[in-house]
Amino acid sequence: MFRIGEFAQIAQVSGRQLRFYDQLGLLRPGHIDAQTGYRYYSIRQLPRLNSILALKELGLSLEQIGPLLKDDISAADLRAMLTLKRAEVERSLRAEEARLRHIESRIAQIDRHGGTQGFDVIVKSVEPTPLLSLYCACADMDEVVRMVRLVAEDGARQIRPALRDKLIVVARNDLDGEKLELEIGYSLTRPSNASVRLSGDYQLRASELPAVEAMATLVRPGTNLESHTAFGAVGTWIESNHYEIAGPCREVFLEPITGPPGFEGALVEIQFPIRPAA
Amino acid sequence: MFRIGEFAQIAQVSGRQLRFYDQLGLLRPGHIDAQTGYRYYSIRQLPRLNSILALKELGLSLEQIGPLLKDDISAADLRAMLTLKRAEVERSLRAEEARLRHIESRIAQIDRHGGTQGFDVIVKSVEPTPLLSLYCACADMDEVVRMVRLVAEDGARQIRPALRDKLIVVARNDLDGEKLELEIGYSLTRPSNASVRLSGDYQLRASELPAVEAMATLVRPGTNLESHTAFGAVGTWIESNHYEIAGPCREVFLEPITGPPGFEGALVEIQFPIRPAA
DNA sequence: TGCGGGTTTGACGCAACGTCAAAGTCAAGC
DNA sequence: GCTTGACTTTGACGTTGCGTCAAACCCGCA
Repeated sequence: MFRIGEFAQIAQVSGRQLRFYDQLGLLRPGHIDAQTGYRYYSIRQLPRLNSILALKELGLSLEQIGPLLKDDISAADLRAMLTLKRAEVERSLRAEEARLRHIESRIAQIDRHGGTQGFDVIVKSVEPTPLLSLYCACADMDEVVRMVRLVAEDGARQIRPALRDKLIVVARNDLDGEKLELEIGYSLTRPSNASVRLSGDYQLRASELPAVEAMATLVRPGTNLESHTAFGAVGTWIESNHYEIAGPCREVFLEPITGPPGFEGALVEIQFPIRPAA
Repeated sequence: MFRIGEFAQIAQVSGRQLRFYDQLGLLRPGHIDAQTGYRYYSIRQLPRLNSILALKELGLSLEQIGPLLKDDISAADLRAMLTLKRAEVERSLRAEEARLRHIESRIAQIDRHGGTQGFDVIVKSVEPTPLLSLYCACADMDEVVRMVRLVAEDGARQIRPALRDKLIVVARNDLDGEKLELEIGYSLTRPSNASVRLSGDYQLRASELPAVEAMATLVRPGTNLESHTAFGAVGTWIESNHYEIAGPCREVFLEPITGPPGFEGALVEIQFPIRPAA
């Protein structure tokens, strides 16, 4: 029989660990001195301790290990546990790989761009959203700006504040098309069939933006100058993290557009639906 | 300004999380009502929150993220942090891969062998050990058993109990040689130059077993019958976990050999020095 | 009979929140 | 104006597997 320190040294664990396992009932000392409370371990208990350590190395929790130590029918149980664990480890393995890619792309971005631009891409999901919108094909950016402003202002006037939510622009074409095909409108706080007539014979119609499970999103200040850079940032992020674009891009105006044209204060969230690249 | 719940919903985090970040000083609400203590967040704070979340996804701790959020010179700092993190993630990635292999080999072992044999291989390190030993080449297992018993009994008689530690057998040849070249002796609790004369003109000489950083070890009951199985278990474990054997194998008798020949009560630890396979 | 090193119980700490509980607040409907 | 239900506040405890410390006790050796 060894005292706790000797046994700990033999098994290369800490005394605290042995006391903890005793407390959990995983490994009771072979004998405890009734007078002093000293724990005494027999070398015969080493295999059991080794079983615990081996299972722990496989990633099982102490709570899971307990039942497996019984001599009973634990073979099938153990197999089941391990199969579960395998799936879990595979998942976390992939997560770690993704993290590594994220880190590397971030480092590369710093090296390329000199410093961090404050472009923080994060992945989120979005719910289906009722929408009052206008479809239009614009020839150039000036026209886009005019149309957005028209929808923004007339919509703000004509849709009740309680119903109206945020201004959203959806890019309906691939980004490299000749014309810019856009859907411009307001998201609503609840479904509605109202339609809104704007000045200049345009009209907002009700529809619904579908839910998206994974969106790469980026919040940028709304000055048009940085628009390109921001889009580029999301693009390279998506690429270097092994995703691909899975649907039309959205721009969500997080604040109502209030200032004069060219106003710098706007805050826009760019959203790209993504999925893991094939 | 949004109340905590709305802001949480927008950013897809929990209210608890926002409160926690407030408490840490990572993200203070834009305004706190002095009367009620209600936190109010501006949409302008979303980019900062996104920065936090993005860095958190890279695996940084909240404590590490704090200083990086200052607008100062954090570009180089961030790069340094990320480089550190990358190394760490690479390490943990390899660890996870190893764990996955361990699990799979364990499952395979169960499937092959019907059930768990209680063979739990664990990796440990050993210190350099002073040794009083005898080198001998044996023709067959019978001779091995005789020699081991001779050393065990004469050693037990002639080496002071305070100095004598455990009986150890080191396999000096590759396991497939014709003769079995062994070193048989007692480990000592402290270095000594004593030499011990045994019956039959044999003699134990002082030497030292070198330290080994990584040993694959397995404790088995000392019956010779299971010896083969145990060795096989360690072998396949080493192989399927992408290690290779890096030195002579040792057998450590954890208990003094007391019983008659063939005594079943002994407890032996098999030790194989290992290194990651090239 | 010291004394130095081991041992006991008990408690707190960690990381990043989740999950209550009790009490106070807000906004909407009547 | 009042009620009600949804929301928010602070505070506390739980999670996992021990590390670390403190105060008191114990062992074996000289």
